[in-house]
Amino acid sequence: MSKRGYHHGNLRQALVDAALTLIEEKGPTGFTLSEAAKQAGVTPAAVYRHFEGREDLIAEAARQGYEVFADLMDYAYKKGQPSALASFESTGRAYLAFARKYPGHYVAMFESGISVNRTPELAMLSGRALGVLERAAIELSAHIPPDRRPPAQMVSAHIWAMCHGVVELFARGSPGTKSPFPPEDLLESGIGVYLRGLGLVPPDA
Amino acid sequence: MSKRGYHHGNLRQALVDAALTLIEEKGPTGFTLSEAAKQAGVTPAAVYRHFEGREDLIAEAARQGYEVFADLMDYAYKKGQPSALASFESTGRAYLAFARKYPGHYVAMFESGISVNRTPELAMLSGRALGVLERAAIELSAHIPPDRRPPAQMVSAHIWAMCHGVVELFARGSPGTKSPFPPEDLLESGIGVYLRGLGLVPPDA
DNA sequence: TGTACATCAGTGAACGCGCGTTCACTGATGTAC
DNA sequence: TGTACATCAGTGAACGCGCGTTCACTGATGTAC
Repeated sequence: MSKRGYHHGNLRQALVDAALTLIEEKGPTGFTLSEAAKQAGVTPAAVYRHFEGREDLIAEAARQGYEVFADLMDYAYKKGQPSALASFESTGRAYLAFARKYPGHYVAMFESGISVNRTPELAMLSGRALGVLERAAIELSAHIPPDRRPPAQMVSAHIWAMCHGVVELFARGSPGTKSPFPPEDLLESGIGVYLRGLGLVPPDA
Repeated sequence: MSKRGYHHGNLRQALVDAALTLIEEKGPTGFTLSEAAKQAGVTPAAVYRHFEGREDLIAEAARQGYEVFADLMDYAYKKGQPSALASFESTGRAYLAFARKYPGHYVAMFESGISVNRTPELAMLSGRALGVLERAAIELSAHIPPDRRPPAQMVSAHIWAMCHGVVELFARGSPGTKSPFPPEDLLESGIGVYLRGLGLVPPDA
């Protein structure tokens, strides 16, 4: 798979990788097809051998992200089983870990304006990933005293929001919004307090 | 303050308003100076009578946002006094209310890449707004049993993250991330569970 | 193994476009007398 | 009140730039015989 010569060898993936780096650096709208091509050592026109255009390239980057994301969430969930609580905490951690490890993918997925309904595959993958979180929330709900049990969808929305908020505000080089705490600790403790509020963790644990 | 004639009358503010609308619609990087000028009924060159350039215009939009934001947070805090709990909940609600009512400002402030350290005034206003949240968290901490008391800064970070997450994921027309719950309810209940976890709200309230 | 040929992945030039910014200018407004 | 003039907020043309996209092309690769 040499990179020299007239034919690239694996240009398609090289373009996706370049796009991911650029999206991570400059944001989704700052990303340009021409620059991605340049970074892959190729003329902008060459991109059209592999993608329909700019949007299509971003969508592929997002798709790969959803794929990894769904797998990670699945794995985290299973690792926590059979304990509903462990599964739930584990998926929350996996969310942050994904955002930290694949920031380009994360941005392509959640900030690029690419609709999840662009293709059936995208919709499926996204549904799978978030479905894991929701399933974990449902199982968790079964352990909550009914009188203080919010809808499971709400619980998963709360956790999703907290994860996303921590990522956006504290896990990225956001200007001027540094926190004295590592994002992992922030999320861990935030979810911990939340779960205690649901009556799922002993008050002094 | 007629809009007709050679002289605009209040072009500076008209440009800021146009910028806010465009930023809200197209995101911070999709926003163009030329379009803002056009929307204000004026040549792009006219912008330079009032601003140093594109960045400067965005920064002014953000500045006005921080001003309103800081005032709203202040007001919400005071409204809750002397109860620490009421103040805390009130500022959380004010955060979301601001994001909902001034989406253009919100984006200019938190997603435009404008650094809060761009000018001393920006830094001051931003510090003031977030300082309110932190002060509320500190007062709240005093009512938490010491053995389960996280640092006050952490509490305010948690709430900020949850607010921001709810705004980004559920309060905007994000594609495909609709929730069956109104964002206000989501935030209210999320903060409620969280506060219960801190031991600040009776378990069955 | 060697040659002819089809396929395919790239080139490079060109397009029209909208961008941010500059410049010399001019028309409208406000002020002094 | 009327006139002369300074100030100032706008114009409009021009700039260089990088963008996404198209097109006819060509060089490299793989296959058939």
